[in-house]
Amino acid sequence: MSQRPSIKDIARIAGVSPSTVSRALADSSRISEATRQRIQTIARELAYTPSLAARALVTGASPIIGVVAPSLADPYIASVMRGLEEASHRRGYQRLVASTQGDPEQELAMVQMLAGHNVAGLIVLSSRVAEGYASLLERLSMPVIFVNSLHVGEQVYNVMTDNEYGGWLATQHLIRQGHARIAYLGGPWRGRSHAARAAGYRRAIEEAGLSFDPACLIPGDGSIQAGREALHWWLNQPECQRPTAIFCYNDLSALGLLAEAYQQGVVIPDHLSVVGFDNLPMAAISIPPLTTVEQRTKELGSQAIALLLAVLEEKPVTDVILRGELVVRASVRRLEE
Amino acid sequence: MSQRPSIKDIARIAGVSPSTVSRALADSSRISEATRQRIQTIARELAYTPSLAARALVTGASPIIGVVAPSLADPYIASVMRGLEEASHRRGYQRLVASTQGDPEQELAMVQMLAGHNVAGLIVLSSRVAEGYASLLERLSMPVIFVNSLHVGEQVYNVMTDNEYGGWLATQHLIRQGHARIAYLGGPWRGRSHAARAAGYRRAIEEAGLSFDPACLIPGDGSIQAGREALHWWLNQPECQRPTAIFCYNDLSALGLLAEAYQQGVVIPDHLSVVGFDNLPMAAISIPPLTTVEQRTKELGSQAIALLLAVLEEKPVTDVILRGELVVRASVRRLEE
DNA sequence: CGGCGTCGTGCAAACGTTTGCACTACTTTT
DNA sequence: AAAAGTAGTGCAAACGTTTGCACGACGCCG
Repeated sequence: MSQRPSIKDIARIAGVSPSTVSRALADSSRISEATRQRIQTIARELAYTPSLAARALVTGASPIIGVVAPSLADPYIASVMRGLEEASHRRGYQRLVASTQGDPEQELAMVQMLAGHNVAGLIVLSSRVAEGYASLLERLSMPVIFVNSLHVGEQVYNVMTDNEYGGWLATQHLIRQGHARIAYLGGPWRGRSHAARAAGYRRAIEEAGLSFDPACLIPGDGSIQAGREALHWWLNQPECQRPTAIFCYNDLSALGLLAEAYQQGVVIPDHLSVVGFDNLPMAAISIPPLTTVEQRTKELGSQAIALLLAVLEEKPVTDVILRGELVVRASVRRLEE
Repeated sequence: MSQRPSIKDIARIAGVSPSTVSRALADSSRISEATRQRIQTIARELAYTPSLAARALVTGASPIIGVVAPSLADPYIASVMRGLEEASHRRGYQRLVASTQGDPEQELAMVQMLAGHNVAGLIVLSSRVAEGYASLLERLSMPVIFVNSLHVGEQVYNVMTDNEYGGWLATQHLIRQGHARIAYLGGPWRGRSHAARAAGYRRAIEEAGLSFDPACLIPGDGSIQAGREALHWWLNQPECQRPTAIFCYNDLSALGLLAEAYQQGVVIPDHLSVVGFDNLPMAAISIPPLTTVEQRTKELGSQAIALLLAVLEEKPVTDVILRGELVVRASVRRLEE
């Protein structure tokens, strides 16, 4: 009796057929109240839990949403996850989470695997796959929501932050504070977010009549370490052409930059102004507190769920684009004319 | 033809029976090389992906490990997840992750749900359930690994940090640096880690011949906010009995304390020394860099996987206890006699 | 009293796999 | 040349559900 009890065990004890048990447990109509009570009592006593595998097999869909993310250790991802968690739990869905360590091949493999589970739909965070998705997505026969990537296809939808706008917002703020030479510390080059933020940065510069200088583009990958290295890049610039401000792809690298600046005796914001992107919880407690562009991460997650569920219910839907505001703290200095 | 292809479709095209297809794809023996090739080619062309639900149903187990965590937004959890990810991926297992928002009832519900998926086993992080688990675990008929909790039972195992030792290590370090009045900022009162760290703290104090004062126990919950509040607690203490150091349940609250101290003009470590616990990536880049007790989080995760897989292979196993070292940075001041 | 709903229940098929067993057609051994 | 083995394949059952359909009993209406 070590095996988990099945619907048949209950049927045998109650002296009814398995189908009756199934219906009684589903609170379906057309079952007498007495039978329903009796069966539910027995089920409870046996600590019966339905085999979701079997249910998925016969119904052809399970109340599970597949989630693919490059990593679970990234606080930005963690925050989106939080939104996913809350929204999906509220709607009675569970999540099957797979992480890809940022590897496009693994991403494709994971998507395939999740499809094998008959999940109701897929949510893919920060996709790193540039091409070759189309044919796979086509065969999937299930809706896919991309968060902060941009893919198109039959049953493909997108939820994204307006990264171009965010990049523009950050840079424009720096310009208004009197900065004229501003560097951009980049993110993972494969990701679309990076390109969009860079584009916004460039637009702000050109709109202000300043000259865009490719030498002010610092390569990075969004890590703490990248921020540290960016500070050394800055220190190595000849004094005359040193930027007075750096806009960072994300808070994580901005925080790394802050830390290294402290160690090297560079005072933020007196010697150098810094703006981040994401508004992580950590950005509020750095020293100095970090001025950053909010990314409505939790909302990104909950919107993705909402969008997916709407698709499943065959409601009309459109892609979602979220704009975050600038959060002004203390890492930017106002420059005198 | 929008449905995903099944093994039967392949069989029809290849002109063989479904069982032959199954065997050919499983690379099983006793299939002629020619047939195998032919079938595998067809499968590739159809972009066939097996229904894992069906497979789980018939084999009675799936290559999925259920993971239950209080939250995915906590960086400590994220780091353990990282260890789980890497180790399980290496061994060909996927993970079904459910989060409970720290609610014991949800924890029980999630465990039941995951069991319904025929997962191979369960890993539960930082369980918040105090009692009532035993009977559930008994019926589960699958192994369960608890990480940083402590439960006992038939198929129940534990992987944990030696929290008592860690608490002792941190406190003893402070004492050696000349501190005589040391406070402890606590964690979630339900969790075992908190109790163990507090016990280590107390042991170090008593071993040093200092007096243990319950008034030095600051209630908290491991959040950033708790750290901020702890600083105000400290400010409100009458000068004569103000602790010269605070040992925090975790880095997160220590970082909150640091941030609030900066805002209130309290200089760390000159006015107050701080020690954390976890050695998060963030602890290395705070200002000042945080002295903390390392928690080998990734290893916690990989050991949990290793332990679970060993149980599944019916190898003999024992619980795992990991000790982290003290990471000395700059948040503790040496007191003159 | 015959016809007709309605209510509660059971039968059986289906979902997509895996796997023990049986079967055929060879090949090898005695 | 008969017996025995082997390689390759198919049949059918099983896993635990859900669900369309059929069936019997009962009450109601005409």
